[in-house]
Amino acid sequence: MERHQYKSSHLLAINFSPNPSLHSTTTRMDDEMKWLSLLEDVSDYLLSDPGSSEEESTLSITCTNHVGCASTLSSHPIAKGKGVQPDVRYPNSAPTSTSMKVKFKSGVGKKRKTTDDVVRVAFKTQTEKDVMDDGFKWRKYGKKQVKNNPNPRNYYRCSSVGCSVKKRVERDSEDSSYVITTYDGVHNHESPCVIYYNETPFMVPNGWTLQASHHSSTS
DNA sequence: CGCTTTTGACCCGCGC
DNA sequence: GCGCGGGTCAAAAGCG
Repeated sequence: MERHQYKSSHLLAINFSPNPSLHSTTTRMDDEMKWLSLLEDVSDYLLSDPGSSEEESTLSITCTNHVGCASTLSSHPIAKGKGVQPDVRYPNSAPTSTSMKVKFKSGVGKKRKTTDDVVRVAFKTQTEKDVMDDGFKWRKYGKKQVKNNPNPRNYYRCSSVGCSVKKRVERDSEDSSYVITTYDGVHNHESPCVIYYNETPFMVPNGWTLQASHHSSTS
């Protein structure tokens, strides 16, 4: 099956249940991108399931035993039992008690032509930070005031040579405490952070899973 | 000096 | 055809 080709729109609500002892101000937004990698896998299951034609699906992820935080994926009838594994986590970083919604979209509605393989992932996060550090290096290439939103939209391109992934970042017009981040495409390289931890495995607590953040596409 | 950010201009698809 | 609006370009400025 072709990966990253989402025929329908899925809305997934992810809820973190962080270990209270790890809930600290050292929280990094990086964690949410790690969840995104996980969601890419989950979305495959959604597609492969006959019932995935629904406009919305709900997925609940519970972070239970971080020292860790080897998260368990549960609740979603499609994902359950599929052996989906959590992605790599950062040492000393605990997820905030937060939730985010992730919407997988096909290219429908885009003005510019894109290939069918392009995946667009958008999620809304409650954060005071204007730009979330997701482990990748981005270069800003545009800023635009868009209609129906007093907050400007910022455009970023992945700085890695040969990687054409883009992202848009804007504050929610209805609630400016939320940041809407939209990713277009899939990185064709590792996150610099993942490489870093791969090179220093002694920093990764037992039980953590190192997983590449990109997937090869087969047709 | 090289990389990033800023920002106005330009491009392009879409609706009327 | 034209105007609107979102997305991109690229030169200049900023920064480490």
